[in-house]
Amino acid sequence: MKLPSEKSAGRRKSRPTFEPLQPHEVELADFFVRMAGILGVPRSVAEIYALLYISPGPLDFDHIQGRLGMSKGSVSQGLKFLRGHEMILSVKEKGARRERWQPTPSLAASLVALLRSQVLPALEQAQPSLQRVLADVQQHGANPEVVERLTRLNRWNSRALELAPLLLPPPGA
Amino acid sequence: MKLPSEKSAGRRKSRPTFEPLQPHEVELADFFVRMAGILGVPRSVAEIYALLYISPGPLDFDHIQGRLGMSKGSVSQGLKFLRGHEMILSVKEKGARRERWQPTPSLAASLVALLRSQVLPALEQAQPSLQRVLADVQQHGANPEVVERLTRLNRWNSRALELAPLLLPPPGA
DNA sequence: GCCTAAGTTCAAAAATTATTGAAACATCGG
DNA sequence: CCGATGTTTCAATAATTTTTGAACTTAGGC
Repeated sequence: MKLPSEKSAGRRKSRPTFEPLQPHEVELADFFVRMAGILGVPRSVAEIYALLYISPGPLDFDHIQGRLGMSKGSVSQGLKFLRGHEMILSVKEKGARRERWQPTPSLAASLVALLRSQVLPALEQAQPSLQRVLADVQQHGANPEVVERLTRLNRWNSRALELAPLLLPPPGA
Repeated sequence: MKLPSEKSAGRRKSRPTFEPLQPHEVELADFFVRMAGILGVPRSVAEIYALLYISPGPLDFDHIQGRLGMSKGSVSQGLKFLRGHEMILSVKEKGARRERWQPTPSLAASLVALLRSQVLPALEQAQPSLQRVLADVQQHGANPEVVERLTRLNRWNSRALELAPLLLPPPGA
């Protein structure tokens, strides 16, 4: 299970080398990358998540960087993103300096959090805007069909905003 | 209602000029652009849809190009995309040369079609891949936690595939 | 069949988004 | 506090995606 490339073993302090991804790990990563793409999540983030997902235990910063062969910056930002969306959590062992990461128990919940963070702000921001547009159009005595469309759009938006907290409970509920 | 910039009116064949978007039209376009962004739909496509959405009647190619100030190529591709996802339909008047476009009656249905076209292929493609990964991991006698995760992921994927045709009926059902 | 208006294609340019890596910052054990 | 390890930041670069426009194709009227 050890790579032979680690010559003259005993040297301390030398930067350890990491195995490149195994075929099945790559395949899983591809899956996550694809899915993430739909939501506009960058490849590097999906790769990190996939790696944690298929790893038997929590991984630290250097392992992630090493196995994926990506830059420190990307790993840092990726972890930040995943943390921010509550998709991973850290397991800091007592007396250990570094944090080690693993996926949150429920992928479903993670996805919900992700969606929430993308859609909700857009809906909120839209509300006043849509109302202004509708008012404007009504004032200009525009085509009834258009007024009807915009009215429906407004209703939708409001409805979605009301429903959101039920379907997508805010972090901590 | 007529712009004054159209000097010495009677000249035939001269390319007509179009009014730039009104503020409320811009505001609606921004809304659609934002929402489209979440699904990875390009700005130009969202702008075209917004314009059709807020216009009192169907618009032809040149009007779209003129009012949005975008290239022929973009208009053509944008309309192709919207057509492909059944988000607009054409109203060709008898004896008229050009097609004129308007939004499909139900925006909801349009969005469903859009989602469908993005998510379904990914799920389908994923199926065998996920199964391979699971098998691989089981064979290598990996951590039970990981096996469990992958099993759940597989179940999810299958479930989603079964449910998809119900929630998102294929075009023409 | 030809000619012209209408629309499409696609390679190149522009715009946007993601990644890198070096420098700055933080934190812990001593 | 110090020094070293661990992490973040961010400007520069690379990669990707979108838009443009000119050449090409298609369809309709005559």
